[in-house]
Amino acid sequence: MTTDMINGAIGADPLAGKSLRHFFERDAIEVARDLLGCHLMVNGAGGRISETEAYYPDDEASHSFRGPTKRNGAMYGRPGNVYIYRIYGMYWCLNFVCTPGSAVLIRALEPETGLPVMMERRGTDVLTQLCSGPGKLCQALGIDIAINDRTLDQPPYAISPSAPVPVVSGKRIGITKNAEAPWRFGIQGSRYVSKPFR
DNA sequence: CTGCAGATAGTCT
DNA sequence: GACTATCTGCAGG
Repeated sequence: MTTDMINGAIGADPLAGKSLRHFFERDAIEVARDLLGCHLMVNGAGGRISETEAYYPDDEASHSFRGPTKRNGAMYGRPGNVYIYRIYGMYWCLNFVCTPGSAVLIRALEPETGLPVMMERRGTDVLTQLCSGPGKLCQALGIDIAINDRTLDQPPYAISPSAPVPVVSGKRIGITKNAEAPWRFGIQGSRYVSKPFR
């Protein structure tokens, strides 16, 4: 929706447990912005994160709004934990935990590594359609509930830093409660997003 | 580009 | 029993 500034870097050694925690134990909006440009790998496939959304415990759109349940347990794990859930009966969504009950939904990335396997899983060779949405991204990376509630600095996951990128923001997608909050973030000008920012 | 219908099943009320 | 942090295919501009 708006202009915005430049995000920060993840740090020199994001894979060390201490700095991973440092990076994620912050406000979900800050983390959502700073994740843009970072490289995510899952079992040898991945790329550059291009779109994220922030969710909070007191946010009606968040799975944590009514407190811990069987499904959302991973949202209360350590900062840097992974929370995966099924949506609409057929897709998976990937989140990174920040402070307890708050998380960042990983909505899109620019494919870089493991293109053949991602194309195979997605049934297309169009790069901009491989990971341009939370469900597509999980399908391309082979993500399902079997790798829920894990830390990002251990296999099958790996995350690495980026140089700062220009950030745009807008309203979150697909929600009805608290829908006006501008907590969706993307790399300005990226073609690898689920919907244009405007 | 935008909008809509339908698929599909786990979670929560 | 209702709802859902989605995707695809198709219609129309």
